[in-house]
Amino acid sequence: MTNPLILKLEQRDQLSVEERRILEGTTSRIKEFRPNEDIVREGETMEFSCLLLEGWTSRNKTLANGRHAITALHVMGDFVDLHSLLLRPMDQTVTAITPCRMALVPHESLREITRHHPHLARMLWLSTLIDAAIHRQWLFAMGQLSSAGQLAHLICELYLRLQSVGQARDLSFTFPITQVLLADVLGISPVHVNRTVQELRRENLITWTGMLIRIEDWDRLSRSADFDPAYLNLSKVPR
Amino acid sequence: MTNPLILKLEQRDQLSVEERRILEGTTSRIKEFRPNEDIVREGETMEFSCLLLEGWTSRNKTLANGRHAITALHVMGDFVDLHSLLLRPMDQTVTAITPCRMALVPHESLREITRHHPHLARMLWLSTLIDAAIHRQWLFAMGQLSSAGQLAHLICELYLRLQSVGQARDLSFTFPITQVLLADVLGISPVHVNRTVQELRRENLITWTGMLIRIEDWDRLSRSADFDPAYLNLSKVPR
DNA sequence: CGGTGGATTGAGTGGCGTCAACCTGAGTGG
DNA sequence: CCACTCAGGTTGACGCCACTCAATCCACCG
Repeated sequence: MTNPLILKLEQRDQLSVEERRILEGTTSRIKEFRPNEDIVREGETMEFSCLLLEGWTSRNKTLANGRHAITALHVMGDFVDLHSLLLRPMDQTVTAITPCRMALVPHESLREITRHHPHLARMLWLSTLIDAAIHRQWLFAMGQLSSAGQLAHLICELYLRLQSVGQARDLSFTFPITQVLLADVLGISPVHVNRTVQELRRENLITWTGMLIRIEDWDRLSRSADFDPAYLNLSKVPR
Repeated sequence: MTNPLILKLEQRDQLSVEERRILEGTTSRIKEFRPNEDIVREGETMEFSCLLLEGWTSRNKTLANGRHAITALHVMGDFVDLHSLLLRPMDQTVTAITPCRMALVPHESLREITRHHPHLARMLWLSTLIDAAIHRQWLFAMGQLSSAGQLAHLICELYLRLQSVGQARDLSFTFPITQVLLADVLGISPVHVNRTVQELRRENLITWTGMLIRIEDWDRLSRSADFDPAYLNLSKVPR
């Protein structure tokens, strides 16, 4: 089974045999995490970065008053704290949502890549730039869309991200997130999440039973969220 | 007068003489923009990136229904679309708020830097990572803070960012943003922006007359916003 | 001196928050 | 095999924050 980071990057640009070999080589140290376990904590200074091989994680921040914010969701193939290579200390906590398998990649290996493999280094940079583009899109959605639009936007995005690493097809995917967590993602109350989900169901845009989400009408769903996948940079061009 | 990008990067790590020379060399082509003029538009593919030498810009996105979102504010020293080196096409539009002076840096020069100057390349990467950290912080603020907290957070952040490039001191700075634009930043209505500003004034946290904002009580202001400057990475460490 | 952009204020409304109860299915232990 | 627990989802009642619509005020400027 091929490394999901390679899968993810090769969606965006061709990797050479050597580049693939280097990436494989850096992902030898593996660690497992249980649901709800912190992978890295705000304030820590890291000596390695964590590549998510399997499972879902959230990037989150807890307030003094106990409220939580989730500022990112990560899936297979995401380098959940690649930025800790240059940013110190960690600005936010990363927590396992499901059981997770992570590769711990030493910063020294990454620094080696920036020294000797400029194209591969640009691809790693790219991966953090896509994260940033997703953040911007969430900011747009949070500020300007209705809660239903915001949820629709999230569902469209996650479907494409999962599809690009072979984790979704036929307009449906496994979504292991409770409505309480979703509230922290969308910045609304858990009760209102429930009503928002029902709104999308009532409009026959999605079905969501157990952990399975199925998009019933991609066109109307994406239109309702002003969703344009361009920001995900899912095309293979020289970078 | 020294290049504000050098100023900004040297807050975070030492640059060598050669690195400074290279940066100076890439910023020779200058272009001016008038207020409200688009600098780069969503959907365009760039051959150069724009370094903001003077003025303020917004990164923004307009919806089908005419609503606007502002996902970032940029000031002197910010590379407003450095990510266009690797992301194609531009995901959002960048617009001048005040008169702006920009250096247009060819992507080929930047790619050269990634090939032959790994440390400088990491510093450019760092600058996009700080942008991303700011996005995450805005997401947190937008989702979990009251509108007053959110505004307080923005004011704290901008003060430190401006101070780090010599554009603010003594807890006050020039803020050339109308309440209507601020509404697009905060994701609330212009009327509510006004009431939120008055709330901060009533609490004697800030004064804001004309384009001048003065922070009257940094401690209470930052506490009211759960503001922790760590995410701005304003300390000089090897990167 | 009227026009214009921006700030301010008031009135009425609705989306979303809180609180609280209730339902369901899965897991556990007697 | 059933009572119990618990997490997660669902629903209703009620209130407030923030929205919209509108009018007014002010400073600046051609």
